[in-house]
Amino acid sequence: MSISSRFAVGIHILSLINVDQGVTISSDYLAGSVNTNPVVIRRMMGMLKKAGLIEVRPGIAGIKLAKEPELITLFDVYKAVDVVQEKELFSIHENPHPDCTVGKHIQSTVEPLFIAAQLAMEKVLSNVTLLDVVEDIESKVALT
Amino acid sequence: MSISSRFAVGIHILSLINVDQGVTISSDYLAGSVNTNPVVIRRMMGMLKKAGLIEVRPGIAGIKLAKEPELITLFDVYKAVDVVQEKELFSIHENPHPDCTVGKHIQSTVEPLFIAAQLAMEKVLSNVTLLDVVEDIESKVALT
DNA sequence: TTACCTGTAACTATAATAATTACATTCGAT
DNA sequence: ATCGAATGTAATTATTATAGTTACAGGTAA
Repeated sequence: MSISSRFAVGIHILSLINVDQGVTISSDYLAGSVNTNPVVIRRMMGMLKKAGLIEVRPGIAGIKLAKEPELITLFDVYKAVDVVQEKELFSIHENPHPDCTVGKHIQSTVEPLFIAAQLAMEKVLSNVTLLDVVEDIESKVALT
Repeated sequence: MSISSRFAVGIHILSLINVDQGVTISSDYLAGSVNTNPVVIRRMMGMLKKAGLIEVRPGIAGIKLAKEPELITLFDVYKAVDVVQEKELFSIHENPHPDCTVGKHIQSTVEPLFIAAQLAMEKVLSNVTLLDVVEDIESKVALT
């Protein structure tokens, strides 16, 4: 299992908006860069818009960031594109046998451990901003 | 998306082996406690055996831990049941457009960030042992 | 030999992802 | 006011992973 590539695509979209400033960015343009169908991009634009990360308007080409890139973390993107639900990175089998010592308690024992692991992962994401990503990309461009 | 419940079931199986000592544990018995099909359990027993966590022999009922419970971490179980591949908790869209600044560099920029997040999650799992889980379950039993 | 166990192949149902087609809606330019 | 181009979104399909199930081969002890 892997977390949906929507997350990476979301980061791609936001980075491109920031890097390609001055260019009018449409869903078709983004689809070309990401190499997918424009509808996939538009669906994601809807999610990023709903999360308050971008500004888009029907009928008008041109997407803009709704915040400065240093104020957008990868965790914001991760939540926006809905790849992992809160407390549900790990799943626990339902209906273990309640007459069994282990079956009765396994869920409540394991759940906080799973949540702690998920939070540790999410904390790393929240410590990286879109600006960090964009700067890394631009540093690679400068080398060539 | 969620990580397969195989992980939670694996923890359940190992905990039960440790808690229900003295009882002869078969795949049917485990299936009853987990509330699933015995074949699902046997498949998992194969994985846990292959990872060196349990000892099972064909034809003989009775599963044993291959190590002391304080030497088995949740990370060991996680690797054994093969729920997430190394470096692949997150997936990245393939074939972004190479003529585009962002498309050309997004993968190499994002990958180390994703790996760092995954490692942080896995580190939490490696700091919890089967003994911790078993003691937590037994402390709950003692309260009733 | 019998009964019971593990080991495993094969098939099915379900759910999530991603891609795609089709079309309604919105807006600016002419 | 209309046309063209964009976004917004419903519906369909292909692919993949999970989980459950049936069936049966092979091992072991009584």
